Parts: sequence; structure tokens; C-alpha cells
Amino acid sequence: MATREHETRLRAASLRVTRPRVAVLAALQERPHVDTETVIEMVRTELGAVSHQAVYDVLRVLSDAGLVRRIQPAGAVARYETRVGDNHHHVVCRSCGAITDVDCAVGSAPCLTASQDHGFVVDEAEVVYWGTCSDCATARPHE
Amino acid sequence: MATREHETRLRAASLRVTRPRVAVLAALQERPHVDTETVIEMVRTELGAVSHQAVYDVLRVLSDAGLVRRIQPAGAVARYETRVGDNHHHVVCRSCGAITDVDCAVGSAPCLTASQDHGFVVDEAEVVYWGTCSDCATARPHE
DNA sequence: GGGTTTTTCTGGAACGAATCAAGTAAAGCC
DNA sequence: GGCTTTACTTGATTCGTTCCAGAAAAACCC
Repeated sequence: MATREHETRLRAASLRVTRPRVAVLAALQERPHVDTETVIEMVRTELGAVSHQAVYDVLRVLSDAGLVRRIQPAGAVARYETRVGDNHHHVVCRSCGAITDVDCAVGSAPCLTASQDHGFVVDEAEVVYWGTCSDCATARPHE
Repeated sequence: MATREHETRLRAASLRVTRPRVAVLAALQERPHVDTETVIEMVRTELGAVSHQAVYDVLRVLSDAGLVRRIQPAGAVARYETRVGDNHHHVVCRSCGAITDVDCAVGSAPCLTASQDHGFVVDEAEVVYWGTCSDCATARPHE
């Protein structure tokens, strides 16, 4: 699928186009919010043998370049998504770890205002909504 | 210091009052947002030999009981604080990892409203403001 | 104070996620 | 096609954290 598009994005970020990089972008496009282990599996399904290092490197490079966003809810492993630059947030299920996107509640770049900044220069406000997803709520109502 | 107060809190939570538990509470009271390693050091300074297990156990028990709150900004180790139950947030320095409390911006339990909940039952909204603290901003202005 | 329950100690071993290091392969410029 | 730079491979290592088991100590009920 849109391999061309991934290539274009990589070049736009002055990054070399390699098969692992394209495969990682494709994997994250297909399944947002997956962890590194899953990305490795998906890339290997696509390309055959790829070292886990390569995937770790690619994820770091893509994060640094702003092509993917790394998210890491407390107590969970790092996860990645290709939706970047729109200041959206996440709902995380305490029970099963499922993650879903949530648009920013208060406009475009809203949450960026802390009530007191204590001299910090704040450049991002990250919001994580914790709760129970509908599946888990149905499965065990009182937990 | 207010050892009495820590005792009272422990009893209120139906927990036994032990020296390590009181020492952990005192340490976190004195220096909020420290990591486990630092808690171990502080407790040992106070009490002498204490196993790292004991501290890990205590931190877990206190977290489960709601006497301390565990926070874990992405890419950092777990940190703990005694300020609980008031829905406050944190500013984190990307450069040095310093953490400072920030009162909730929009009232008492405000951020608890996501724009779409996708069927999730949300019980907490955690906000992390990322930025640069004044020390780091002064030390290296353009980084 | 005696007895029961819970916690802590010792001293490991084990874990998974992530990183480091040095050599090999591939991408892209000419 | 050759060359330089950047990426990937392989394999080992770190780090925070958890788990283990039995023994010893302390907390609390009476």
C-alpha cells in the first residue's frame, strides 16, 4: 500500500529510504498504538529477517524526525503512532491497555496553558485519560 | 518530624506501622518526586540497613493504599509523591528531568472530560506539561 | 506477656525493554 | 560504476524492577 507516500515523507525529512523504514511506517499506519515488539513482528512478516535493533533504530530516527510519535503511558512499554502534529490525546484502558485517540478538548493547542509554569518554558501538554474500555467494562463490571 | 502524622495515616489505611513505612513517607514528604533509588538512600540514612526489597514493597503497598502516588513520565523511572487526591499535574523538564507540581488549570476535577470517550469510562485525566526548566534554559539557551 | 499474623531480611535469580559496540551492507551522490 | 556516508546485523550488556524462598523480626490482638 501507499509505499510511495512513505518514501515521500522520508525524503521530505531528509532521511534515506530503506525497506525497514518504509515497513515501519506502513505497520504504524495500519495499526496505530502498537508496541515495539509488534512492530518488529509486522516488519518481519513484510520483509523477512530484520534485526530488532534495526527496528529500534528506525523508531528512534522517525521519532526524532517527527514522522512518528512515541507514547508511553505509565507502567506500559513504548508505543508509536503516525498521527503527528495535531495535538491529540489518548484514552487508555487500565485493564487491557487499549489506547484510543481523543481530539483535544479545548480547541487547537489548548491544554498548552498551565495554571502556573514555575519558570518552565512549556512546549507540550500531554493528556492521558485513564479508564475502562467498553469491552473490559462489560466483561467484569465491578473491577 | 511529623512521625505521628505518618503513623496516623498508615493506621487510617489499615496498614501496620513499621519503621520503613514511616521512613518512606517522611522521605517523600521531604523531597517529592524522587525515584526509588533515592528513596532507598534516604531511608537508609534514616534507619541504617534496609533492603531494597523492603522499599519496593513499601512503595507498592503505599501506592495501592492511595497514600502515595506513583508518577512515571515517558522515558523516566518511577517517581513518587505524597500529595494525593487533589488532581494536580506536573511540569517536567525535558533536559534534566526536574518535576514540579501544577494545580489543575480548569477548576477542581476539570480535565476529567474528554471530548469523545469512545465508550470508555474515564476516571482520571493525567496531564504532563513538557518543557524546559529555568535552570536548563539559562544553562544552554538554544537547545 | 503470649501467640498469631504480617512484614522485613538475605541474597539471590530472573525479567523484559532498551542500549552499546564493532563489523558488514546498502543508499545515494558524483 | 565507484565512493562516501549512513543504515543494518550480530551479540552482548545495562538498567529498573520483580520474583523467590526460608528465616527472623516486629506489630498488633488478647
